[in-house]
Amino acid sequence: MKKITSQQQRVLDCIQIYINKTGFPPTRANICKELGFKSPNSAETHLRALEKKGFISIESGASRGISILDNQEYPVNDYEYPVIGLVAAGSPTLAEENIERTINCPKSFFNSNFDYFLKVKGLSMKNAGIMEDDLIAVKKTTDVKNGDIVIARIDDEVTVKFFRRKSPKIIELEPANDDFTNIIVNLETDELHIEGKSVGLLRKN
Amino acid sequence: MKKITSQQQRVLDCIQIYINKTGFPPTRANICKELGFKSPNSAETHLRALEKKGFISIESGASRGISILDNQEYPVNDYEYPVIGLVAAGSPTLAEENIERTINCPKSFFNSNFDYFLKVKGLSMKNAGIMEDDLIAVKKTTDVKNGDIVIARIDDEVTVKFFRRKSPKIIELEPANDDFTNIIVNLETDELHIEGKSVGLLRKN
DNA sequence: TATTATACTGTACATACATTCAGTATTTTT
DNA sequence: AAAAATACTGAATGTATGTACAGTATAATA
Repeated sequence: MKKITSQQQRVLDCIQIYINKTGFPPTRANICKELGFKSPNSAETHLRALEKKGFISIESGASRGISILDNQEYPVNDYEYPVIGLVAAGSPTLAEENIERTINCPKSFFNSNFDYFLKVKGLSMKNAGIMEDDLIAVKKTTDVKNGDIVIARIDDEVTVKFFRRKSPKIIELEPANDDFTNIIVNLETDELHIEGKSVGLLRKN
Repeated sequence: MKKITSQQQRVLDCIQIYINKTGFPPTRANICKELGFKSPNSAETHLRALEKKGFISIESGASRGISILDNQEYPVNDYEYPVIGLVAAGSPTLAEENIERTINCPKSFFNSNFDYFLKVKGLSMKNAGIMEDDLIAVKKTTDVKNGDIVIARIDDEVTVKFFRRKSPKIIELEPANDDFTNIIVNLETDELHIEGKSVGLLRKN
């Protein structure tokens, strides 16, 4: 997939919005009106560029014969993601007994793939905007950087905290709430498991 | 919704299949070819019957201007929701120039239906876990209760705040951040527009 | 029994629309 | 520095398409 220009993105968005609104694709004239072009050929050339780059297909001769192609960057395949309650003790396993329910969600919903939703208990990450009962989209990985919000387990205790590596052997798990204190982990004496990191958040009012 | 005849059902199915296959609705001639009719008027009369019964809408004069209306038979699970930037001034309209992009999301993703995502600017609702650049799922409604997180507009200023009715004529818009003060609105002197309320939140790390 | 809805064929026509050609100008890539 | 891509205006044209009109026939409804 070649890169799209900002004007081409506008045209692509315009097509999608038009389809959402009306149920069928726009004509060249419709696009011109929406985007302020004065010649139908302005739309035409953009459409041909989008076609050449693989974003749309155009059926020759057909009125409104535009269809937006599902491209690899933005697959909209849905998937049932499990929601796991953050229990005070124990690893947040995907074992059936820990799954409260599932949520249907496009696979590429967040910027990164993820594996499950974790239901937050407590307010230790309040200042990072993570509230009780929020659902954190967790990607299972141990590849975490300083500042990442990680799901960490020490012994059997699972918490959500900021990750800070202070030295090769010292990790600090930092809450986002003044009522809580940093957890300092010495990797030589304590066992730290990084279950994954947060790639997004979902809240239902 | 009146009852559909078997032939009308065939035509309706044909339209849906055609859209699934091509991305845009069929012409009268397309329908005839698919179903073996020999006159475009066969399709035309069926379309008019389907329109009269509320199964489809037809845009007059537009090629392929058929759209299947939402009904029990054809639930659409996913939908492209627009993301609107919260601009300091002006109503968060769904006008094209305000739509930053769209997000594909199941219609029943939050507990209530919603209309668009609003991208949050500022930290006035920080203590409610709403951070800069979070996406609030907004349901367009004026039916709001005390304690609801509302999208309110005073003159041209749009804000997200808690809604509190202090008296029949006095509304307080309460931030969730000590650095901000309550906005007191006297409905007799000030104009307050409730654009909608928050029914959920989405954050991408 | 009269009327309306359904279910077609067939012809005709105005126009909605895709598409090409001719230009101009700016930016990006080679 | 040349070539290609981008980003438009403007005019022209053939045809794709909606839609009206004229029929025929059967089933459903009032």
